[in-house]
Amino acid sequence: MKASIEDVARQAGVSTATVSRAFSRPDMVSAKTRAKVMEAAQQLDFSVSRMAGILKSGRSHRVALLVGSSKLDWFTSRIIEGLNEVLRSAGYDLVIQPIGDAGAREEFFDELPVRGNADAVIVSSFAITPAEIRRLNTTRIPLIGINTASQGFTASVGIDDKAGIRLIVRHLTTLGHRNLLYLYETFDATMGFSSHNRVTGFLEACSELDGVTGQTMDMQAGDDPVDAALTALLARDDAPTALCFHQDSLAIPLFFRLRQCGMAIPTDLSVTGFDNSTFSGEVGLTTVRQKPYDMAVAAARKALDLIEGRTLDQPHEIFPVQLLVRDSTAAPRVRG
Amino acid sequence: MKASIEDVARQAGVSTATVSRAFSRPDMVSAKTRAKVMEAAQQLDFSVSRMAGILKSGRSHRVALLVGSSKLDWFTSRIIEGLNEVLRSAGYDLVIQPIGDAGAREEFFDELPVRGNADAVIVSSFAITPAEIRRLNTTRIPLIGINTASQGFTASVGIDDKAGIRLIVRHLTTLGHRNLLYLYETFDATMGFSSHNRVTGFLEACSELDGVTGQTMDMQAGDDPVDAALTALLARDDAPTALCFHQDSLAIPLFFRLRQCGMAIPTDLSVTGFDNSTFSGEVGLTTVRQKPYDMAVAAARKALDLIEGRTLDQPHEIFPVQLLVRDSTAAPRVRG
DNA sequence: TTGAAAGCGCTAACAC
DNA sequence: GTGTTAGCGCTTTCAA
Repeated sequence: MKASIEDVARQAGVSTATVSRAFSRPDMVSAKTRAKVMEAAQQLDFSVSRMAGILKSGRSHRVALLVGSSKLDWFTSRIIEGLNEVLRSAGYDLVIQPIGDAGAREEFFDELPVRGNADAVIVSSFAITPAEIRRLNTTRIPLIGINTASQGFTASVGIDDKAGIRLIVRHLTTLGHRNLLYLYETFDATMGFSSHNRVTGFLEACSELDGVTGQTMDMQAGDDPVDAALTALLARDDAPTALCFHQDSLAIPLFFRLRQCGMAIPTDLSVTGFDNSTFSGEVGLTTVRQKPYDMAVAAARKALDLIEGRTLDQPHEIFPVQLLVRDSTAAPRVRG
Repeated sequence: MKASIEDVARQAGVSTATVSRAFSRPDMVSAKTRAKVMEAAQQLDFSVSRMAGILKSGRSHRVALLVGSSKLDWFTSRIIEGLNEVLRSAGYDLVIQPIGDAGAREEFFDELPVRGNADAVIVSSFAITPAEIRRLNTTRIPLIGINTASQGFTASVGIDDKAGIRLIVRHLTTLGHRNLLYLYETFDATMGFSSHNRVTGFLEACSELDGVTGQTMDMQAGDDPVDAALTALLARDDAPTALCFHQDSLAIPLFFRLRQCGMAIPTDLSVTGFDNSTFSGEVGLTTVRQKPYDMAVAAARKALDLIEGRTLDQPHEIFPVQLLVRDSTAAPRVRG
């Protein structure tokens, strides 16, 4: 049986309050008493239980992270790293709640297991409806968004997707490309599509430029991006000379398999990604860098501030993106 | 202010005990009463706080996952997915505790924040000393290992690293390779090296075969694996004809950059990995598949059984591995 | 089937 | 600087 604070108090010949203080505010206890307490604690193999304090303080010391899928992709893994880093050292648990399908989603918002059971809710990369936000807000719990397009968050961090994709478009058109194709995976309709701004941003950036044609093509989740790309490329007479992928992970397989199809990057085709995720540097993929880890650290800090009742001087923060030009983009081949 | 169980009791005209039962054991309350309670709860926007019950039950409903690094790699991400899936639906929180460096490690084992604050501890992929295990065992908390070489766990799941790497060695030697090089990243010495069996297994498998030379080379974490591989390849006169990487992620960059160096896979060089992680299929890397998600699911189930006092019929479980032959291996070129 | 009341292990206000 | 004591919000005997 685990020793309780009373056992330690008895053993050390002090009161439970003193034991409690010896642990939580050491400087409020004389050095001598503290030593006695610590020794008794050691002997009894005692350590304070977080649960009791939590009950007392009315705080759960938990922060819920809502993610759109139970698969932890590159982005989500970085988010978890950043959040965990900050929250753990502040004594909070990070609890990952995948809201996979419409069912899980409804259940979550219905039961709202959050009420009194989490001190803050962080939503990463999925769109959430106004009704859901309102529901969440009834709990008076800080709601922080990470790369979410929606409104209504207490605080948020994110990148400017439109600005990011515009960098890509301008880079390509500066190289001489006039016919660009944007490829993205469609999502479960009920999940929302938080980075949809990237798609519309692409079209806007293209239309800003004279003589530039930008088209978009969606593929089903799970579709092979290489096959999708080839289909798009070979279907039309005015084939695009550059392919812009919604994220790096979609573009990378192209580097292996395009050669089989008699095409070389960037000679025959320029390719771009978005994220700067794993292996992007190694393959030489031109992309836009975003730093989810940094965003998560900022999000966690905001969450802590909000939980502790401090007001934020900058609740909504936009993180910079940077164009990373590498070997996958070049001037288009002159038409034969 | 959040409504308490008393508010609901008052509103519904019943006792707090009845409200509690209406939620935790609905069948112990008459349908009529239950309906009244639920309606009151709805009106007051009440839901039970897990914290109070937790305090009462003496269980924290938390499971700690100890990982060796704060970076979530492919393996660890899959582990988290599997654990979270099972634990969450059983009402447990998964708490990720990176034990990054020696300092964090010592602090952890010294303070053992686990005591009374987690119902089980799961250790993933890092070696843990007998002394640390003993320390952990003083807490009487189930200790579950995932791919840990150490002894002393209450339960464990893992693969047979030696059998896995032997598959690779036999595949290559069957193709005709006689000179193999094994490349791995060295780890912080204090971190242990849980998959060290892979290295020794490689050497053993080679020595079992006549005329086969197996060498190993370690690289510093952070070193470019391509540069390391080239160095090894160009340094010796009897250059190896096959490179075996400790994990896929180390091998993949080779596929992009080796061509620059005038070498083709598998014509000039056979390459193998281990894991079957992201992009391994796309690049055509011959590898050994392991399924961390499945192992995590099993580990979580064992943890729950142990927490709930059930005995395991198979505490230590070895998961199968499978050789995946793809395009990165072929017969060695005949020496010119 | 329901209610009264005793805790779970600690913290913090208050008294000394 | 230290002790006393009343809760935190539930669950769970025990009685009715």
